[in-house]
Amino acid sequence: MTDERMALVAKALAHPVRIHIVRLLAAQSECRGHEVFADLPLAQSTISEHLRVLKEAGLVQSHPVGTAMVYCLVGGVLEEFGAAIGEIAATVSECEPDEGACDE
Amino acid sequence: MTDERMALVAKALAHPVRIHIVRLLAAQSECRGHEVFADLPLAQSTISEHLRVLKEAGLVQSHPVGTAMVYCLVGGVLEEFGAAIGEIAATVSECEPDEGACDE
DNA sequence: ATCGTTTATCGCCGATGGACGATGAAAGCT
DNA sequence: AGCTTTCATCGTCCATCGGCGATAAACGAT
Repeated sequence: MTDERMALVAKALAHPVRIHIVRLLAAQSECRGHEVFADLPLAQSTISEHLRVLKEAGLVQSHPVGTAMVYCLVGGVLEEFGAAIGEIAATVSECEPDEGACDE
Repeated sequence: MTDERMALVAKALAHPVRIHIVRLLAAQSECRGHEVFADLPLAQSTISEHLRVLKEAGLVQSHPVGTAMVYCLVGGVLEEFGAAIGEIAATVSECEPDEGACDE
């Protein structure tokens, strides 16, 4: 996963409300839009915007059902991102103590 | 891990240059500042700012060695974040096909 | 046809982000 | 003392974000 792609996904997740939405979508297969709207004390337009950001990052997809929309996570993207993070974390070589403890 | 904390870490990672820096720091235990500066075609002040963002998010720590600085990743933070992402991903229940394929 | 429901988009605003150059501070070297 | 190296901070500029209300678009129901 390229730096740019990782940064894009991270940017999409860089807001508590969007993390909340992602958790919500992960937790339930039923993902009607108005449930998302009802779950947060924000204007409908604001949440719609957050959903748009998540869709543009490829994390969320949606399709209309009648007058409503069904949102759900795109399979694999979150896994890939988490795995990419884990990969980096796995290569960490801690600061060598002989160079001084890495305190702030 | 709270939504807020996850969003903070994600925000710190929401820039290709910072992803690059994190990879760099993960790859080598030697993490003198000027190596970071030399590795990127950006002004020194710009990179210093990126490092500050990473430090404020708790991803990076640093300590002075003589006139230089040594930067390194804070152990565990990246793992925790990756694990939190993986946790969410693990709970994903795909859109039920009976409700229509989740195409864009 | 008209209305209500649901969602997306627009325009606006204040706040934040990201880049730069310039300046400042700390430490080592001569 | 004076110079160099290394890094942080400041001020400025422009772009983007995040919030809102208002409005539009799509659709089902009456």
